[in-house]
Amino acid sequence: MTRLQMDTGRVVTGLAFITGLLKGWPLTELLEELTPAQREAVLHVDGPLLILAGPGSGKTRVVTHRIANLLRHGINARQILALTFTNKAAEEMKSRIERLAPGEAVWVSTFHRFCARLLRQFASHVGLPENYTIYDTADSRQALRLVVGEQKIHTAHYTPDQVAGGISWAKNKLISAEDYQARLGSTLGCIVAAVYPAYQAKLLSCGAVDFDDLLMHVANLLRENPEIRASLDQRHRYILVDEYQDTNLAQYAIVRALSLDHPNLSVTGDPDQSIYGWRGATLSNILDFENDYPHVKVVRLEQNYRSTGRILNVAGALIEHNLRRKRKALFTDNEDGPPVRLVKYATHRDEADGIASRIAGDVRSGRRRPRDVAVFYRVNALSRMLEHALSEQGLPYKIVNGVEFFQRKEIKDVLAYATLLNNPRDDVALLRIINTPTRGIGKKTIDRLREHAVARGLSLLEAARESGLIDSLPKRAPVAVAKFVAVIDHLSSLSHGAVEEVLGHILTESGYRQPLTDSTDSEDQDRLANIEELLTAAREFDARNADEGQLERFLEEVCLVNETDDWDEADDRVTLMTLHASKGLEFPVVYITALEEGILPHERSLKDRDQLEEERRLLFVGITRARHELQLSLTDSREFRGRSGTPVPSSFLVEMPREEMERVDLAPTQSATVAASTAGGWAKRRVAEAATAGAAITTAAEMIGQPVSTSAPVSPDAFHHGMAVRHPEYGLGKIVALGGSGARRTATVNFASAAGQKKFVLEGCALRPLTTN
DNA sequence: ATTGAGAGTTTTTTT
DNA sequence: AACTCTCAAT
Repeated sequence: MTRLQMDTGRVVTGLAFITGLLKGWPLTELLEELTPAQREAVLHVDGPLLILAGPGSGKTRVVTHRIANLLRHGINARQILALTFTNKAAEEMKSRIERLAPGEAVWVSTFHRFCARLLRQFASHVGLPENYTIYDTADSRQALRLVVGEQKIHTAHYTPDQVAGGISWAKNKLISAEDYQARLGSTLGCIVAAVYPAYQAKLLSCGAVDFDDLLMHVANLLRENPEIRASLDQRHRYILVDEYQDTNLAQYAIVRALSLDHPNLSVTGDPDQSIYGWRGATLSNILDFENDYPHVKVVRLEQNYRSTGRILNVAGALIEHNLRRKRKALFTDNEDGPPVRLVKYATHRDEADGIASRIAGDVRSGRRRPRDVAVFYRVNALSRMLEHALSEQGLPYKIVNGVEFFQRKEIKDVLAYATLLNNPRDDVALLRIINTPTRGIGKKTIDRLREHAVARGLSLLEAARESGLIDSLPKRAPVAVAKFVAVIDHLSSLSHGAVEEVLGHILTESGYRQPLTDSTDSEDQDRLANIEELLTAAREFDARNADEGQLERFLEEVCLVNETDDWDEADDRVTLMTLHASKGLEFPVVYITALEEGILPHERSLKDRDQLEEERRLLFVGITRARHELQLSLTDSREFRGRSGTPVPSSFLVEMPREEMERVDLAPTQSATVAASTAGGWAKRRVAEAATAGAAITTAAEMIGQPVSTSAPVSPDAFHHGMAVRHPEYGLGKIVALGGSGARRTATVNFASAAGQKKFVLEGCALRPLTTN
C-alpha cells in the first residue's frame, strides 16, 4: 500500500540535488562489491536480458542497481516499469530503488495492479465501465453461484471451487468464454463450458472483473488494439520482470506485447523456484525466452551469498532429485556453519513449544533478535499452534498472509457499500448488503427481485427501484426495499468526499455501526476495532491522495492487497508464514515444520510427478531462505483437521545428505525405548543395521526411520508413488512405480543400499511405509 | 422474516 | 476444529 512517498515542497530542492548526485555517480561506486557476472547484468542497457539467478545470488541487488544504472544513462524513470508478483516483492524493490535513486518515479507494481491501472484507462475497449469493480476470490465465487442458480445449470457433484478452477485455468491460458471447448470426455470440462460464458456475462453486466480478468482483459486489449499496444510499448521502454518462472500465458502475452518495438525486456528467474504451477505458471516462458528474443544476453548468477555451505548442500541435494530441470551449479564461499537440525517431536504441540522455547532461548541470550527468525509451514492451518506457543513464550510475532484483514465479514460488508456506491451495477455487492444489517428483506423478496432483474435485463439496484411494480413481491417488501434504495441514494450523494468520510457516512447511515456499538459481545467489539482499523487505512489513503473522489482507487488498492500493510521490517517480531509466502525473503534462522508425507509434500500432489516436483521446489525455496541456521522438524502425532494421526516422514527427507545434518529425537517412542534397553541403544543399532545391509547411512530419513519388523502388515492401498519405505533386508528405499490393484498391487522400489531397484507384490510383503514409531 | 440448532463439509499454496 | 448450509421453530 505504501508507495514512494514524496514530501512535496520541502524535499523538492533536496531531491533535485540527490538526483544530480546520482546521475553524477561514478560508475565504480555503483559497481562496487559486485562480481563480474553481476556487473555484466547491471551494465546491460538496451536489448533483452535473461538473468538466471539461483537463490541468494544477489538478484534484487542486481536488478535495483541496474535500474540505477539506467537512470544514470539519462533514461527517464517514467519509461521504466518493474513488474513483480507479490505486493511484498514490489515494496521491497521500491524501497531499495528509493535508497539508490531517491525520488525517481520508477513504476514498480505487481502484474495485477499494473493491469488494474491500465484497465481504468481503457475500460471501454473491453466493454467495462471505468468504475469497474474488482472481485476477490470470495466475490467471484459468489457471482458464480449466482449464475449457476439463475441459469439453472447443473453442476453435477462438482463444487463451485472446482468449476471456478476450470474457468480460472482457461483465463490464464487466454481462452475466452466463446472459444472454450471441453476436453473430450471431461465432465468438469462440459460444466465449465456451460458456466464460463454465463459467468463472464454476469461479470460484464455487473461491471466487474475477477483477478484472472485483470490479466486477460489487458492481454486482449493489447492484442486487439495495435495503436494502444504501440503507444504503451513506447511508453514503457524498459521493462523488468521479476520471478519470470512464475508467469502464466496471460502475463507472458502482456509482457511480450509491451516489448515488441522496444525489446528492452529483462527478466529474472530461477526454474528451481517455480512454485505457482497450480496457478497456471508456465515454465516454458523462461525456458523459451532465448527463442522469443533473439540476441538475448544471458547472465547466470550461481554464487550464493546468503546461506552457509551446509544449508546450501542440503538444498542442492534435494533439488537434484527433480528430473525436469536444468542443471545448475550452486556454490558459496560462505563458511560451512552448523549442521542443519532435523528434529522429531512427539506431538505437534511439542513441536510448536519446542520451536518457541528455542527461539526464546536465543532471544534471551541475546544471540538473536525476534526478527532474525522465521517459521515456515506448508498450509496456513498449521500456524495456530505456533502462534499459541510463541505468545506463551512472550515472543512478539507476525503472521504474513494469515487470516486476511480485508476478508473479514465486517470489512467486506462496509466495503460492499462503498463498492455499490462506486458501481451501482454491482449485484454481488448489493446482495451482500441489501439485508445487512437486517431490514426485513428476506430470501423470498430477494429471489423475486432477481427474477425481475433477469427478465428485464436490469441490475438489481434498478430492479429494487421499481419494486412497487413487481406484483409477486410479498406485501410489505416494497416498503422495505424502498427504504434500502433511499439509504443507498442518500449515501450516494455523500460519496464524493474523502474516503474516510464516505466510510463514516456508510457506517452511520446504513445503520451498520449502531448495533455493534450497543452490543457488549466481545466479538462485536473486535468487529468495531477492525472497522476502526479500516477507517485508519482510509485516513492514510486520504493523506496520500489529496484530490477528492478517490473511492474507486481506494477500493482497488484494498482489493489487491491481502494484508494490512504493517509488515515493517523494523518491527522486531518472529515471522510466521507459508512456504509460498517466503519466496524472495531471507532470515538468519529458519524453522520449517511438518516435514510429513501428506503435508510436505501435500497429499494433493502425491499422484502427479510434476506436482511432486513442485512440492520439492517449494521446500527448496524454504530451505534457501535460511542464512545461518536451519531446522527441519516433524512429529510422531499430529492433529489435523480435527483428527489426530501418526504422520509418515516426508519422502523428501530421504533426499537430503545426512552428513550435513544433525538429528535430534525429542520423541522417545516405545519401540525406541525397547530398542534402547534390548539392543544397547538406538544409535548402535542403527550402525549395526547399516553395517549388515552393507550400506552407509546416507540420508536424513535414515536417521528418523525406525525398525519396523514388528509392525503390523499394511494394506496395499497405503502405498503411493514417491513414498519412503523400508524393507527388513534391503533397508530404506523409495517407491518409483506402482502397478496392479487390490491384492495384486505391486511396487517398484529404489533402494538406497546396493540392492538397487526391486519389485514387490504388496499384499503380505515385508515392505513398510517409513514411520516414526 | 429471523434466528438458532444441527448436519455436513472442508483447506494448499496467491493476486 | 471451524466454517457453511439447511431446516425448523419462533
